[in-house]
Amino acid sequence: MEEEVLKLEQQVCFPIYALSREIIQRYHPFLDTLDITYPQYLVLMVLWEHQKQTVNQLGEKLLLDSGTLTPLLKRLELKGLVLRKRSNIDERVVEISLTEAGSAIESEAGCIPGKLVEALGITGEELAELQYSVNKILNKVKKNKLKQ
Amino acid sequence: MEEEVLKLEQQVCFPIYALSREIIQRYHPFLDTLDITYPQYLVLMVLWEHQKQTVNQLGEKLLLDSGTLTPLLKRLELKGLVLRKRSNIDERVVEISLTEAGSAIESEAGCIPGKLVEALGITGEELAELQYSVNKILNKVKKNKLKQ
DNA sequence: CAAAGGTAAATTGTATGCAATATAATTGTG
DNA sequence: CACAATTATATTGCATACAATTTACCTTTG
Repeated sequence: MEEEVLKLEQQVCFPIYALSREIIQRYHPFLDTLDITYPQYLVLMVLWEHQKQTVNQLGEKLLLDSGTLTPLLKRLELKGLVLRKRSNIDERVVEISLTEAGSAIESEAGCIPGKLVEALGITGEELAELQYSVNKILNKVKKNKLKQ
Repeated sequence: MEEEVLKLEQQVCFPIYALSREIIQRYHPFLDTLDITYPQYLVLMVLWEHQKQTVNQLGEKLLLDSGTLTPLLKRLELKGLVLRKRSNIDERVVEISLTEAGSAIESEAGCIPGKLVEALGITGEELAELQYSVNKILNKVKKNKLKQ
C-alpha cells in the first residue's frame, strides 16, 4: 500500500513539470516566428507592461536569478530587442529597456495566447480551472518561500 | 482591453512553469541527502516500479528524449545507482536496471512525498484539486500531441 | 571618513532540455 | 539476399536553471 506514494502519476510535481515542458513546446512555432525562446518571451512580456525594469525586478517577477537572466538578457541585447544600461544613480543596478524593435513585436505577439490555447486543444473552462488552482498554490508557495 | 492577454499572471504557462521550478527547489534538501537531482529521482521512481526499462520506455513515461536521458543515465551509472546494458535480442536497445544501491535508496525516498507537501505548506485538499486539474490537462495535451 | 556589512550583477560550474544530426542495428520489400 | 526505410541511442550545439562565488558599488556605523 504505502509504496504507492512513489508512483509517477501521484507525485506532486511530475505532472506540473511535464505539463510545463509540453506547453512550452507548443509555443515553439509561434515564438520561432519572432526568433525568441519562451523565457525570452516572458522577459519581453514584463517589459511590454513596465517599459523599464532592473535585472532584480525581472528576477522577482519571473522567479529567476541573475545567473539565468544575465546571459539571457545579453542574447536579447544581441538580437537588438532590449538595451542594458548601468543606472547613473546606482552603478550596481542594470536597467533593461525595450528597443524600437523590442516594442514593435508586441503587436505580433498579441495573437499568441489565443493560438496557444487552440493548439493545446483545451476549453476555456478547463483552462480557467487550471489557472485558478495553479495560481492559488503558486501564491502559497511563494509566500511560504519568504519564511524559509 | 485586449493587451491584457499579454500579462504574466494571465498566461497559460507561466504559473505552471514557475510552480514547477519552485517545487523542484523544495525537493533539493531531501534529494541532496540521496545525492541525486530531481530528474534523476524521476528515473529512479520509474525503475523502482518497473525494475527494467529501455531508454525509450523511460522517455515515454517521463516525456524526455535520448538527448536528455542518455547523459543523465550515464551520470546515474557513474553514481552506481543503475546499470546500462545493450539488449542481446536487439543491439539498438539499451536496458536500464537498478543496482543494489539503486534499489536500496527506495526506502530512504519513501518519506519524501510527505515531507515535500509539508514543506510546500499546502493542504491535502488543495493538492488534490491541483493534481486533478493538472493531470486532466496533461492527458489532453499528450493525446493532442500524437495528432500533430 | 574608513572599515564593515550589505546589495546587484556577473561569473563559474554542473545538470538539464531539446532540436537536429549521426550512427548502428533491424525490418520490410522486391 | 540486397537495399531502402525504420528504429533506438548517441552526439552536438545552444539555451536555460541554479547554487556558489566573485566583483563592484553602496550604506552604515563607529
